[in-house]
Amino acid sequence: MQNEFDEIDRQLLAALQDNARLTSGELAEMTGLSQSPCWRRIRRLEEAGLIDGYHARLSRRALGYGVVAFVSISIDLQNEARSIEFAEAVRAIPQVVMFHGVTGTADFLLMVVAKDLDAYSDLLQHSLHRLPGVRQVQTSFSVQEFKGFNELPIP
Amino acid sequence: MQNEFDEIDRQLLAALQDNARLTSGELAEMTGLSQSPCWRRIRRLEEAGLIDGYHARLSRRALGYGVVAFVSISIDLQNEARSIEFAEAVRAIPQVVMFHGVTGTADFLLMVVAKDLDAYSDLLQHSLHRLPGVRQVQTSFSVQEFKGFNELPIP
DNA sequence: CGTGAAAAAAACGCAGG
DNA sequence: CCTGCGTTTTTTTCACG
Repeated sequence: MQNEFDEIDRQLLAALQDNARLTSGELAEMTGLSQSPCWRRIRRLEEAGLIDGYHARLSRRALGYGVVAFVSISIDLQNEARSIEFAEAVRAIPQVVMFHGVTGTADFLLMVVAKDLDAYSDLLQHSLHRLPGVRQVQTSFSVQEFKGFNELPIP
Repeated sequence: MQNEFDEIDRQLLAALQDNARLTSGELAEMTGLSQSPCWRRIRRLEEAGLIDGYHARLSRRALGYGVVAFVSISIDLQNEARSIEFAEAVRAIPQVVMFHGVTGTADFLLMVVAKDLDAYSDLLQHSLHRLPGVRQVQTSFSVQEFKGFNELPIP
């Protein structure tokens, strides 16, 4: 199960990651192939699981989320069942847009969106601080977004 | 310039965020509208900037990135020009997939992907530690991804 | 790989409620 | 603002060499 794709596949992946509305024809022109094999390659990339799906990217600001916070959480990890309970509780919070278990001083790192600081404060008090087993919560607000998480580099 | 969208717009946004390949017809059926106004609404949402674009989501694992790291960086921020220089240098690193200036103990938070720990180690030594003005670099590896950053909640 | 062609959908316009 | 209808143009999808 090695990575087995060539330069053209790379071009296709990069182009589609940037704009999924490109047609097979446009992609064919970009890559120098003709339309049919180009379409077949895309099919292959989809079936191989390299392309996970096509999604509209929504604008955080246009949706009214003015606040992005990174939240480090430490818990009392007594047993695995409690950990799973914690993870499920966090995952169920819609404002938590990213959620990883991490090494280091904290146990989990969350990325959270909120309309404003008041909304974030509510979320903190009513959801995050009430999570089962939580010991410490530390918030870091984003003050400047230099790079969103929009794309992966093509190897 | 308030958020001015109704329940149907919310449905459309949620559906397209989940799957951008849905046709106007399918979306019309889902929302109970007919095809024409449905299509018009989508156009409006695009023009209003709520929909930022359509993008293929690539699979990190299928691309061969086994490592995700969160990197906190503190710098000696002597003047603004130096800060901008730093930011540009970081932004130019393809493996840095997310990059925010943050409040708290560190100045910046990065999310980085790498093939494996060796690749991450190289990146750290050859890129991150060599950044202009960097004072401290702290890495937290992701050991479990409970939620990627795949979608925003619809308000 | 390529050319070509049928079937589907997008991208609208328009009349009328 | 919606519906329903129709039209033109693109795009998808696939048979075949």
